[in-house]
Amino acid sequence: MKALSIKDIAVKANVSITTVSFIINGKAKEKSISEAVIEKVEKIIEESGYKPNQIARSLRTGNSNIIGLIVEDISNSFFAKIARLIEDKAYKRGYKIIYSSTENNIGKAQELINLFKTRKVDAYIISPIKGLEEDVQALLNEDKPVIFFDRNLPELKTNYVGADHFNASYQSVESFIKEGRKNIALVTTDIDVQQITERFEGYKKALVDNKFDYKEELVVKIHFNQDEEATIKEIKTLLENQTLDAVLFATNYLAISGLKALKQLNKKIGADLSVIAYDDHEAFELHTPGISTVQQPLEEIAETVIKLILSQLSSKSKLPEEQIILPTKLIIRD
Amino acid sequence: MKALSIKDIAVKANVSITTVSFIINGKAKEKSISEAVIEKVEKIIEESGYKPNQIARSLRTGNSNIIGLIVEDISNSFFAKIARLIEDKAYKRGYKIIYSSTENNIGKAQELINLFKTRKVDAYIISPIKGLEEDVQALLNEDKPVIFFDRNLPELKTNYVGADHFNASYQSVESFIKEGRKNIALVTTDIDVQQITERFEGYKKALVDNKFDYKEELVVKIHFNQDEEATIKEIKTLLENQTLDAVLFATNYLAISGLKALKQLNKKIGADLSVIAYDDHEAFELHTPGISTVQQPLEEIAETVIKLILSQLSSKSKLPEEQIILPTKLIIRD
DNA sequence: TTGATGTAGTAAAACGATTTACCATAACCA
DNA sequence: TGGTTATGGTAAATCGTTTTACTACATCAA
Repeated sequence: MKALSIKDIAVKANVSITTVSFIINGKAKEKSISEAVIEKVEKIIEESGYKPNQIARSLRTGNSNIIGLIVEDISNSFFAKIARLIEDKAYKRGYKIIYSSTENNIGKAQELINLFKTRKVDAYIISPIKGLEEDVQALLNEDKPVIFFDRNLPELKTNYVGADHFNASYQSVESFIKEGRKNIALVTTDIDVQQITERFEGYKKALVDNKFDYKEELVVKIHFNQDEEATIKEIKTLLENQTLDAVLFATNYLAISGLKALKQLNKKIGADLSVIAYDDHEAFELHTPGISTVQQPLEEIAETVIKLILSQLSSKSKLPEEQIILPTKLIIRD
Repeated sequence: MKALSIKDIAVKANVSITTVSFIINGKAKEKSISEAVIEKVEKIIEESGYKPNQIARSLRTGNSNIIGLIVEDISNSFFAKIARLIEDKAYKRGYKIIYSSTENNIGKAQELINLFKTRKVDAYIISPIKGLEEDVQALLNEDKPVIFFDRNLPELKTNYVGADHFNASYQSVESFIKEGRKNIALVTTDIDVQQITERFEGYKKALVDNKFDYKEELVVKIHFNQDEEATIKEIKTLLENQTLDAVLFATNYLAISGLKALKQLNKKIGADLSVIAYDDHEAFELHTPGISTVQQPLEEIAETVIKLILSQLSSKSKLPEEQIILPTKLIIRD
């Protein structure tokens, strides 16, 4: 039971392959195919359940109607949700998404780009990591649409959509200060990506602007790929040794580890300790007390990414690079 | 800057396309190409960074080295984690995964299968829904490897890997009974899939075996696609009107809604109320008190799925259908 | 009558690989 | 000597589309 080909349809309809192709691609009118033939062919296609072979189509046209999405870790709820939203929106416009996780590993990221390249994806949506500059530049040189989200590689001239990470942590710190907190800690990671540094800068700037000292011992940088045990341990050390009364977590998984650490120490959030997490997570809403979070506008990010990609795909001419920074929202819970 | 083709390499090396192809595919020895030529060609390939066009390759060979993964919702942590594991394992064996969500919508699921078909994926991993029988049968008729996971469509002769849902809820109920609970409720969904019915049957059987009455008013079936608000409301009604002292939730997202309902009602889990959730979630571990859960063996499921798929892909001959049921683990927290 | 224009459609090249069938030449044996 | 086998390689068909360039006929205006 081999699949039907366009040739089978042509034979059945007693017309040429060309004619069938024109009809399939909606060019029948413009190529002046008669109404009678169009109907006949369409009927045969309908009845036989013929579907064009996309591989052959891709080979000939050079594009695949597939958009490649490269994220850090698809099982992280932030990326999973964005991926789902992007998938939905792309799907409605006739594009498929194929996605993959880099695990913050440059080698894997490079391999993925190569893989997507050999699959001729039409465009790339990437949450990039340092070290990927050359590979991305190569894509740009081939005039492939590339769009970064969540993180940016500022030295590259490309589109970027992300949240205002700087202001997000700036506001978080100010919110702590308004509450009367004096010793505000930051738990962040050591991956060297723009979004993380911006969160760090916002933290520092807010402290300084409010005449607080920036104290190095209140900042913990967790090594990215270490296992959760170790992370919890480090956070416990921070929590035990300091007189701190507020903690800002720079990612949702760090906040989750932090909450576990608090639980193990039997420390409660409340009168003498405030917490804000970055990126929402079901666990934060359910926690008692509720955990305040910085929420990124997932829906808008996804929508903007897709819009930019599609406008680039449709207009052959190169569009100006846009850096779109969307505001975050601080959700205070208790 | 167009990408290089095999022809470019052939010209550069001053040999035929055939020769280059043999070398790329490791058939040089067997086709008696001299060592000198092999080295020369390999060097040129290396230096030029040539990568074969997978689309052309797929068109010719009829397979794509891509496995299609169809799940209910990729942003659900259960599926996201499984997807990530499967992706990893497949990747190591030279296969790519492309995945997509059905949203429990038959139309969308059918479209996805069609889409994957026209993309010539080599195999399908599906968490199926009722109504997909015909489409899957069509795949089987074309001798495409298909493997179900999490859920099954028992009338189809295909491979299935899943957890022992019946025993999982049976044990959960027994655990409640041992605790001394008398009125055990079940919150489940109205989607008609085997895994959900099994969980329901296990619940009933455990009650009956322990000489409890099965009471219909203690079971709530939540409509699948309704928004969370409505779900929470229904669960609140259950919690308020009944004398119940234990609740088993049949999925993780129902449990999360349930916890939110409890929070809104200001009811605490403890002396007069026990809860068990299906499928783990970070929120359950962090919750105070910790929420007991039924854990599915994600790693084993992923590994088994990939193993079955690969053995089917490598042996041309049809393998016997296997139904692999893996045990779950009840994690008691407090 | 002629040249232009429109209508209806087709043949064949091209996309970039794999694979089958084949061609030389040399070597070897009986 | 002639037949077989091994060595080293290539030409061309093929996969299923899209697209360009063409044919053949009819109609119409000048």
